[in-house]
Parts: sequence; C-alpha cells; structure tokens
Amino acid sequence: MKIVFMGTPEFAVPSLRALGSAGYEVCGVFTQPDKPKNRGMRLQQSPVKQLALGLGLSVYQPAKMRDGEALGILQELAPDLIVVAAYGKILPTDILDLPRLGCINVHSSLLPKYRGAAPINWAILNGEDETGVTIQYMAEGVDTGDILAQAKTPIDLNENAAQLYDRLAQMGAELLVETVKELEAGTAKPVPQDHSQASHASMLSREQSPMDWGRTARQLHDQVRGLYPWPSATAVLDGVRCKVLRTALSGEATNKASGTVLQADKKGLRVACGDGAVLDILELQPDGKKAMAASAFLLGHPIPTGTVLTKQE
RNA sequence: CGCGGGGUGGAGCAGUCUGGUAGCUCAUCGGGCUCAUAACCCGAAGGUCGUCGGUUCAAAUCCGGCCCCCGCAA
Repeated sequence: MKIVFMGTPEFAVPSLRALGSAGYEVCGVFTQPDKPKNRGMRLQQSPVKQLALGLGLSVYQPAKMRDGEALGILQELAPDLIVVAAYGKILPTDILDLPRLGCINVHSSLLPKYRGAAPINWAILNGEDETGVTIQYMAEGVDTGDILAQAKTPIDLNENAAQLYDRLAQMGAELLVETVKELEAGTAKPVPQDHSQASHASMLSREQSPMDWGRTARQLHDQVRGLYPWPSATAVLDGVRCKVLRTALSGEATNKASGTVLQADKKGLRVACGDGAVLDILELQPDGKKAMAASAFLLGHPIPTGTVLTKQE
C-alpha cells in the first residue's frame, strides 16, 4: 500500500516514523516550506522534513494546495491513502477525493471537542482531566470528518502542554498504524461526529500570557501549564518580565488580596489568588535569562512579603 | 547582516557610565546556641570578572575581534 504523508511539526514525527516501521511504503512526504525562523532569521526545515530526508523519502513543499501543482504531484504519486498529521494546510476536495482509501488525519483531541489549531493546550487551559487522540476521515470542514478510532488518556494535574504533546504524538502514531491496518483489511467502521458537542480550539497568542491574579489558583495553574512552552504564562516580578514555567497548587488558603506575595524566600514564592487559594511559583525565566528556580531568582531580586502583583499591561 | 538583554566564587544579582584593595543574598565547610531544627549567632574556604588582543603606571570597568546563553519578532 502506497501512502503519502503530510505533516510539519514534532507532533507528526512519531506518526511518520511508525508508518515506516510498520512496513508501509511512504511514497512521498508533504511538509510546510522552509521558513526563516528564530534569531538571525535562518531558514529552518520542519521536523517532519528532517526525518523524511533521514529516511530517504521524497519531500514536497508546495506553497499552496489549491493551484493544481500539489494535485499534479499527488496524481503522479498515486497513493492509496493520504495521512495528515498537523500539516498546517487545508486540503481542497480534489485532493481529498484522490486516494482510493481516502484521507485520514491524526488529531490530538477527543473529537468533536477541540477542533482546530491548539487542542492540546486548550484541553489543559480549560482544566480538562481527560483528553486523547482521534483518527478521522478528512472532510471539507476542518476536523468534522467521521471518526475511525479514538484513544483516551487522563491529564495529570501537573502535566504541562509539552509533556502531553509528546504523549499524544506517541498515542496518535500507535492508533494511526492500527487504523491503517483496519482500512487495509476493510474492517474500519467510521462513525459520524456528534456535531452538537463540537468545540473549537483557536490558535494561541501571546496576549494570553499575562497572569491575572484575580483568577483562581487552579485557573492560573492551568494557564501556566497549558501555555508551556509557548507562549508561556508571564508575570512581572521586581520589575522584570518573567515567563512562569512551573507552578503548584499549595492547597493553602488566605484572606489576603489577590496578587499579594505571601512568601518570597529560599523556601518558595507563594502568591494569593482570586479565590483565596495560594499558588506556588516553582520555576520561571526572566527576560534574557535562562530558566531558574523561583528561589534562585529571589536571591538577586528580593521581593518583600506583602507586595501586590498586578497583571502585566 | 531583523530588534534587544546577558556571560563576575556552586546559584541568583550589584559593581562597568565617573579605571585604582571583588561586594550582596543563598548554598558549602567549621564552631556555637537549642530538647531540637531546614531557625538563629560566630568564623572559614571558594573568583584566570566568557575569550583573545589593544590603550594605561594601573582594566571587571575604556577600545577592537571572537565564542556562548537568552527574550522579541517571524
């Protein structure tokens, strides 16, 4: 069976690797064009491209999917199946209709919940205690296709988006291979989504970063781990803008105003939140510096107890 | 050449503008206090100030090259 794989970021890497390991013939890999990224604006290859080149696979990086060029390439490759995992482009129907077995997608949520760009982060941001991966047929509407398979997993209270991302990427890869086998055997049973239960996970933005101490400790904790590692939750401490990388729910209660620093010494940095619960800031990263323990930051930036933190403007 | 911050004992910072005995908080080690302590008191060890070169009587500090780390933007 010939498969064309489409994917771009790290999330897609385990899936591509798994297809190869399972013995499928990946006759072509589509990924986003190299783009100037990072300091110095150097051209950067996507993680999927790097793996594909390492495996000796043919790589295609069309700028558009709708100008016929991509369709032409695909007609020549003549895949039986197209597998998409976080490709970052929307496929037109003429491509969706091309492969004999259709186009399937690895999505990192329990569809129909969290359709869209950042399902992993939003599951954590919303305080979900469970999420998963879905293998779906691709339909015209983004993430609206019939479901071929799903796998659930609990979200640990202290798990951040990066950790969950890695786990779901792995789960997605395993579920993908199982599903492809079923498609091949003709035993797959697609189930339509319950569209009334759909929700949307929009793209993340840096505007979500500033921590509002009027929110509950749990909400802030979820913000910190849900936005990790990018764009990260941020707070201004001793006049320095810091990414807040890791927090813990102390379980303590206080009657101090939200944003009040209750403790700031070598034992910890604790802040009163809107619901009277206390958030423990464990690890942060000041602008221009490396990540460090909150206690280390305090050695060079003493913060008097009773200081009231305000939301960064 | 996209914009910017930074490299000072193990950690986080000050000192650099206005060259001249390397400072603070914490950690470490020793001693003391205490029923006891991660608390407190006393003392000690530990630094080629990223690197190479230049200016100077004298450079962490001024000038130039290089290396490394990080934030933003994309």
